[in-house]
Amino acid sequence: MQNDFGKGGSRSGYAKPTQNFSGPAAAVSGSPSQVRNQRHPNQGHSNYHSNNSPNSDGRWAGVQTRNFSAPTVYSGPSDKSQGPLGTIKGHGGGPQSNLRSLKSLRAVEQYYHTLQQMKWGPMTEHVLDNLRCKIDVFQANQVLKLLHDHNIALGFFHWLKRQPGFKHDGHTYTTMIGILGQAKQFGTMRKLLDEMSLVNCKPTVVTYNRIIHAYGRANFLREAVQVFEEMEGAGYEPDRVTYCTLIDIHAKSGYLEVAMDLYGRMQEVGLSPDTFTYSAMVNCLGKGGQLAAAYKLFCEMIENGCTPNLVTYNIIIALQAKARNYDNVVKLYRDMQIAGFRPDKITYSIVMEVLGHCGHLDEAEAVFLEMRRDWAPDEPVYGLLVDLWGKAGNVDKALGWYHAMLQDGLQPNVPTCNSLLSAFLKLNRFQDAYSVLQNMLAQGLVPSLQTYTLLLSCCTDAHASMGLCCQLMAITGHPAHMFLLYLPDAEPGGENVRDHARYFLDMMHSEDRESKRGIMDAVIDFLHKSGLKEEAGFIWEVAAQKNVYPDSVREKSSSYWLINLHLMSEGTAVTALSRTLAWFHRQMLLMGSCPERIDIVTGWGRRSRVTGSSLVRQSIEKLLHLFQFPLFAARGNTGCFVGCGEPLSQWLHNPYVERMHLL
DNA sequence: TTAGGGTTAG
Repeated sequence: MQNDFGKGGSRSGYAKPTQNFSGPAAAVSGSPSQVRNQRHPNQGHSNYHSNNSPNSDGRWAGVQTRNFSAPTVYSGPSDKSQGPLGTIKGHGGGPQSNLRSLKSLRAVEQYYHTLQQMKWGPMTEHVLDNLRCKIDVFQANQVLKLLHDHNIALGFFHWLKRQPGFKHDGHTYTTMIGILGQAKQFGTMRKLLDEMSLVNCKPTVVTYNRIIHAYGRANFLREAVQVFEEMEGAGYEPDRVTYCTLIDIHAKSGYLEVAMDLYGRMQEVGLSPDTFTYSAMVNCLGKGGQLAAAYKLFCEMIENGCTPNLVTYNIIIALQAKARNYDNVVKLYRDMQIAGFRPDKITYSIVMEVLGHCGHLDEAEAVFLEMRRDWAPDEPVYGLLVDLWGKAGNVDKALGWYHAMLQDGLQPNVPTCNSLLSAFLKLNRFQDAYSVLQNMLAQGLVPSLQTYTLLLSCCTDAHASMGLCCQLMAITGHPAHMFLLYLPDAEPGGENVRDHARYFLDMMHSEDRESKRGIMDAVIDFLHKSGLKEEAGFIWEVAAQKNVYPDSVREKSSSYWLINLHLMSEGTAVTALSRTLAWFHRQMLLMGSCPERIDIVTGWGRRSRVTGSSLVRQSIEKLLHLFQFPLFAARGNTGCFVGCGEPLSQWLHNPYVERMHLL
C-alpha cells in the first residue's frame, strides 16, 4: 500500500520541495501598536508599597473596603518587578537579626548571580573559589532553590561538598533531588537518594514526595507508586502532600477512579483534605468531565471551613467557562474578589478566552489592557491573543500580537508559534507556514508534538495540498514523522502495526494525555481517510490499551455501556466505534455475555462549529444505517445513538461486525 | 535555629 508519505520506498513527494519557499512571513498589518506603546505603570519602579501588598495567603490588605470592580485604584506590584530573591523570607525579630538576615541575603545574592551568569565549568569553580563571603548550608539551599538549570545546580552541589567545613543536610539534598526530578534526570536523582543514607542524612517524607511528583509528572506512574510503596515500607507515614500528589498524577493520566480511591484512603487514615487537595480534586473531576461533582466539591470545601485560594477560584472559573456556564463564571469571579483575591494573569486569560470564543475579540483586547495595569504580560497571555485571532481567521491581527510580544522583549515559545502556524495553515498560506516553521528552527525552538499534530490534521483536511503539508511535516524532524514514514503494511492479525504503534507511544511517554490523544486522533483520522483502514484500526486498539482514550468506552452500570466519540475526529470516531463493537462481538462469542444497552455519544464532534452539523454524527449515523444497527429511538439527544435488548444482541452476532471499519 | 514538597492558563 502506498500513501502520500511515499511509504514503500518512494519518498520523492516530500524530499524535494515542489514549491520554492522563500522570504519571511507576510508583513505586519493591523499591529496593535497602541497596546504595545502603553508602558506598564510599575515597570522600572521599585516594589515597596506600604499598602496593597499581598498577605501571606495571597489576599490583599484592606480588601473589604476597596472597590474591586474599579481596578484603577490598584497600584500593586507587577510580578516582573519582583526580583528572584523577593521570595526569600526574612528572619524576623529585631534590628540585630535584620542585619544578620541582610548579610545572609547578600551572600545568597552573590552566589546566585555568579552561577546565573555562566554555564558550569572549571571557570565557574574558580569564580566561586574566589568569592569572599562563604555560605552555610541554609544559604546554600536558598541558592539552590533559585537555580533552574540542573547542570549548574548539580555542579554547585558537588562544589559545595568539597568546601572545608561544609556538609549538606536533608534540605539541600531534597532540593537537589527536586531539581533533578523536574529535569527528568531520574538516574542521578536515585543516586543522590542512595547517597543520602550513606552520608547519614536520612530522606524525609518531603524527599519522597518530590521523587513521587517527579515520576508522576513525567507520566511514570508505576515508578511513582513504587516509590510510594518503598517509602511506606521504610516506615514513613505518607502525608497530605503525598496523597495530593498521587491523586493529581493519577487523575492527569486518566485514572480518575484511582484518584478518587486515593482521596478516600487519605481520609480513612485521618488526613482531612486541605485547600491544595480540594483544588486538585476539583480540577480532576472537572477535567474528567464530572463538572457537577467538581462544583459540589468546591461548595463542600467551603462548607467544611476550608478557604479557597486564588488557584481554586481560577480552576473552578475555568471549568465553568469551558462548560459555557457564563452566569456562574460571573458569579464566581465576583465571589473571588469579595473573598479578597485580585485576578491574576491566569484569571484574566480565562476571561479573555471566554470573550474570544464568543467572538468578542475586541473586548478580549480591552481585558488585556486592563490586565496590563496590574501585571506585566507574559508569553502565554500574548500567545492567547495570537491564538484567538488566528482561530477567528484574522491572521494579520494574530501576527500583530506576535510582534507586539517580541517588542515587549519576550522570546516566542513553541505554543505561540504553533498558534501562528495554525492560523496560516487554516488559510492555506503554506509559504507563510513554512516561514514560521523555519523561524522556529532558526531560534532553536523544537517543534512539539502539537506542531506535528496540527500539520498532520491540515494534511488530512487539505487533500490538494498534501504534498506541501508533507514537506512541512518532514521539516519538523519530529519522531512522529518517522513513525508514519515507516509504518508497515499490516500483516494478518496486525501485530507488526501494533508493535510499531506501541514503540511510538512509549517514545511519547512523557507527553501529556491531551497531546497524545491529539496526535493519535490525527494519525488514525489520516490513515482512515487515506485508505489505510486496517492500520488505523490496529493503532486505535493500541491507543485504547495505552489509556489514551480513558473515557471513550465505559460501563455506566451493569451491562449498560457508553461509547463516547465526542472528542474524536471523523475517521477516528468511525474506527473507534467499529473496533469497540467488534470487541463486544468477540466478547460475546468468547464469554456469551452481551451488553443490555449501548449508548453511542457523538456530541456534535470536535470539528463542528455549528450545532447539529457535525461530520462525526453524520458519519456515525451513516455507518450504523449501512450495517442496520438496531437503533432505539432515544428522546432528546440527537447526538446520541442507542441500541438495546434482544435486537442489539442479535445484531452483535453478525460476523460483519468484525469488519465494519474497513468500509 | 532559620528552611523544604503538592493545585490553575497556551
